[in-house]
Amino acid sequence: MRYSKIPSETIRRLPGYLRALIFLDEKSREYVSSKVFSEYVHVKSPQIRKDFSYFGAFGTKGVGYKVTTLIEQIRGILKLKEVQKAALIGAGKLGTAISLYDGFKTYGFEIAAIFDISNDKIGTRIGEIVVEDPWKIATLCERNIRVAILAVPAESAQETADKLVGAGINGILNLSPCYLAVPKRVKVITIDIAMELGVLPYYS
Amino acid sequence: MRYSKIPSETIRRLPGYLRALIFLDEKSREYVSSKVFSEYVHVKSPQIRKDFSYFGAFGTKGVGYKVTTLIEQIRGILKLKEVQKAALIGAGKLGTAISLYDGFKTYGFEIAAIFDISNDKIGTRIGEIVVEDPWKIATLCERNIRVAILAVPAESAQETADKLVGAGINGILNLSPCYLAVPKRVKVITIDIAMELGVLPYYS
DNA sequence: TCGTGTGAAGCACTTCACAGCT
DNA sequence: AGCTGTGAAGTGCTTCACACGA
Repeated sequence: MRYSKIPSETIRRLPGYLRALIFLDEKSREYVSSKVFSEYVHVKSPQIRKDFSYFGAFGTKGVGYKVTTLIEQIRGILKLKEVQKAALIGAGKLGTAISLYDGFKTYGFEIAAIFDISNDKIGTRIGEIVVEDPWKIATLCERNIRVAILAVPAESAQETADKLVGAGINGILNLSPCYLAVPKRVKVITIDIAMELGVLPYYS
Repeated sequence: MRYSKIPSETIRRLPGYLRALIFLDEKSREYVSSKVFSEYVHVKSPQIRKDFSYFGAFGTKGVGYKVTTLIEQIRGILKLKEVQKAALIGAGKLGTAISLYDGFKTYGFEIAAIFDISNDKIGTRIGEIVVEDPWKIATLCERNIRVAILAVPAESAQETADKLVGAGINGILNLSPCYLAVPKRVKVITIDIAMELGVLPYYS
């Protein structure tokens, strides 16, 4: 039972598991059983055991799983062990809100660069970071930044994505309401808040 | 082949379909085939035909599907035909960014109320809307608001969710990095931007 | 000829149930 | 006694392939 065959659905659940585990760790909880953990992540216990079994057995029968070990395992699989630098493109309302949000630390991310086309913003600071001109996106690779958060208007999203791809980025979190065309080596995750809202009335 | 058995995966894809269809409609495109549509939504064409077949056949063989008919159908299924009023809780950076975002119109949502605990904000306007004191959340039901967007700090998310449930809300879009405990009748969708970012390095 | 609509086949994830360890 | 780890069974979504209509 080895790494390569972890189902993609399992991978999707891992960040949620990690968040809950860090929460438990902060509460100084040492062990957690699949049953108890189930309450925290809203996933059934056999599913949790199955998920954990994909990356090798290390639970203690009769006791549960060691929280810190789990955290290490999941960080390892998601490649979150070292701090990952991320770039933010777009320092509008949404971009600013995101850059000031400290939840990224949980997953080992650090916003290391911010870009915006507006001359008013270039050179100013948001938190600790100086806003740069978008032509400098090309320097991301040499600065060791491989992940970008795209918070620009839909009209310029594709164009900006192209720049990011050219700069050697390999992951984009797209917050614009549109699909992006990118080469296969680049992973895109799109979050459109309005769109997510769209399924709510169905379930009412 | 009737409504109740539409797979939940299909439902999840509908808002994305709707967004693309509205885009096509704005470009005055009258018909679209599953193959062409596939390019727009990044879903394979047999899947698209299958999805559409769940809500009854109405494509034209050799031609494709009529864009406006599809829009009507999907709006009908997702219960988005009438304008849905939504409340926004939390007028911080993120809340403000959301309230000024006009993408909600696409899905027939209208932010109709904003709440915040801060005395500095209560009574001020964000766009057209006056920020209200959170104790007024209880009036949401009588104001015909059934959906809420929760943009408050994680610490107060559960507490606020409880208030919303008490006010008769039946859908919550939770932007805080935590799970919410709610009765089964209430549908919660959680979006944690940092968490979504967490899977990107895995695919690099 | 082109594209829909759909039963049937295929596939992947989930759930079960229980042996085995502590 | 309690909980893990896992083959096997179950489930539901996706893909196929082709008849049929325009």
